[in-house]
Amino acid sequence: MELTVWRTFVTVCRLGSLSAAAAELHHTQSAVSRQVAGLERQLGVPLIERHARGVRPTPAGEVFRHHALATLSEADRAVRAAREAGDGAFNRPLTVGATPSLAAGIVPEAIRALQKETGSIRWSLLPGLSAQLHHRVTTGDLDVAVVTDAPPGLPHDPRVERRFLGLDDMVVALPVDHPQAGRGPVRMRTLADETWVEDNDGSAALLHQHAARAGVSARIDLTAADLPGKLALVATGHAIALIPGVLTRALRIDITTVGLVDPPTRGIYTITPHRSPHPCAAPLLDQLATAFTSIRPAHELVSRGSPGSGYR
Amino acid sequence: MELTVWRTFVTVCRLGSLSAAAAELHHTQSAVSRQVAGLERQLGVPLIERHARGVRPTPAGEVFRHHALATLSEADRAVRAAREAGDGAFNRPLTVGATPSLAAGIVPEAIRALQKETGSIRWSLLPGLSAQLHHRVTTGDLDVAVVTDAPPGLPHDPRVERRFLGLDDMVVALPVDHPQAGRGPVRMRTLADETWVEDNDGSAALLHQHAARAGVSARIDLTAADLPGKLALVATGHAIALIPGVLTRALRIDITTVGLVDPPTRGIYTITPHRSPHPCAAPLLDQLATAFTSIRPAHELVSRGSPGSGYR
DNA sequence: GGCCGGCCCTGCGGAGTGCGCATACCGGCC
DNA sequence: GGCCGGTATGCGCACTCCGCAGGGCCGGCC
Repeated sequence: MELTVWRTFVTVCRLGSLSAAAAELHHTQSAVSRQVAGLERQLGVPLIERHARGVRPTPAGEVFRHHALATLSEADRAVRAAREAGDGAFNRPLTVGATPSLAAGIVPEAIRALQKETGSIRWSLLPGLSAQLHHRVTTGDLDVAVVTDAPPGLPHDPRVERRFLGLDDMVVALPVDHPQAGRGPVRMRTLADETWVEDNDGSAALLHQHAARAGVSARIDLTAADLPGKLALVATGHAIALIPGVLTRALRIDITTVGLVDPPTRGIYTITPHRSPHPCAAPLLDQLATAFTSIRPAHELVSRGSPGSGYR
Repeated sequence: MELTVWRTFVTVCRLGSLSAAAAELHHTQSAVSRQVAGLERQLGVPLIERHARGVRPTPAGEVFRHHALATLSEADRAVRAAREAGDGAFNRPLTVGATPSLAAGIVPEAIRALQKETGSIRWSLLPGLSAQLHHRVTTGDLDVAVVTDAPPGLPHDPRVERRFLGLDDMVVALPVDHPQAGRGPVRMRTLADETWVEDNDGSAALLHQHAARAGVSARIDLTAADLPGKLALVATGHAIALIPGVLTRALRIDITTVGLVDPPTRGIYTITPHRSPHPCAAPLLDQLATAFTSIRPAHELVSRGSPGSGYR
């Protein structure tokens, strides 16, 4: 009686594997296995044959899959029709702006959680720097902006509503074969001899400030054009970099991170118009808040493969 | 994304009232209210107008209702088709036998719970005495029998499987205006002067035995043909009766019950063929077990309106 | 033929949620 | 204006669902 379970079953049939379906649906294999088993128990009929190299639908499974597809498409139509009949607000895509690190880290996860509870909605994500994003909220271009108070900080503007999500610890990105990789939190002076790379003035200022407090100076010998370029230089061993902790779970496979003792932090904020025109804006803010708090514990971890990532 | 919620909404629209829908669906008004509210939140669109004398669907609600009906019927078809494609076992109705008291008490509730998890299945309920029901299980007439060990007790028969559900305390049925109505557990000697009514030899034996243990004798001056007749005599004040506790929640409005100090008990058992041919037999046994254990606490109560009955 | 690796199942513990209950609120009706 | 039917909501509980970790099974490869 749960349509998400039916959708899971259809995906399993399409891919011929519980694990593959789990990966596509961003669940664990365990959850998919139990969902299908529960469906079979409800129906009282085996739906798939378990094989050593995957699964294959039984005849009954094939029949059910056919009807399930029809049901799901009808359900989608119902949701769509109700929203169109309500008012036009849903037909416009939800436009979300975020800084590059947040756009790679928590925002997609929050949108996914939002879609899980509202069903499929259209949306677009615009990367940008905090100041630009703030401006675009005032002009109405953006429904929601997710920004940081990294230098030069956020302006105070009564025309928009600002909500504090939490503090994000900065971490150090290293190539996986770096001597410090896999260690616990390190001190800034341990990294005194390293070459650093930065991609914008705000980040550079933050790094210099933090190094100065630790009594050392950070040599920024390289400058990258953007975040991906910065990470490319880290991955290839040319330098190390200070990056936001929210990025930890969305890094390249050839990069790892270590925490810092007494790390610098950035405040994460959402910015919205006072009376948000889009009905999904408020729910998205909630999802961002929970997504952020659920990410926090990952900062305690030293390396990749953080908990909660499941089979993703 | 939960089809049961959609079904709730459709029912609400049909009846024009949350409370009425709750009663029909055997839920509380609270649950229905929250289900509809959650649906509106998911869709981002108000579906009903709350009115002082019920609710009425909004235009969007009307549209959604239309599509929801289509989806639900398609989902029903999916379930039905899968079961037919499996094997013929589901097409045969599940035949359940039970003694009159159990047929009125826990069996319908267990079937309802079963249907809640398996969807609509066909079934039939045959009342009978324990010995008859036992025989019909051996002949294959019944898929499941729910019986008691009241005198003369259950035969030991290796051809069938017997499962113990629990002990059921007997209680005393009284007309609502009886002096003892609403009191706490009473002693048998308090009722020594009463006139009792019984409807079969087993019950009469149990009553006489229990009265004797308490040092009094019970006058059975009336005999009824069956359970409804027995209760009719109680309701009209002609006599009082010893009845199974499981009946407490299914009594006539003009009858109440009081517990007994150190009451006589009956064991409740299920009897099934060893290899039950019907796929719903095993789940039904589980439902009966949970239904019975959830009923038990009600025995502690003195009068009607037991907890857990909700708006039913 | 024996080892290995991928795939699926299941017991355990924790987090989230849906529900029942009791109560507050709200709008007609007499 | 008081009463009453009907709906919304805070609180606490129980249940479910999921992620994790360990185990079993089968096919393929050496």
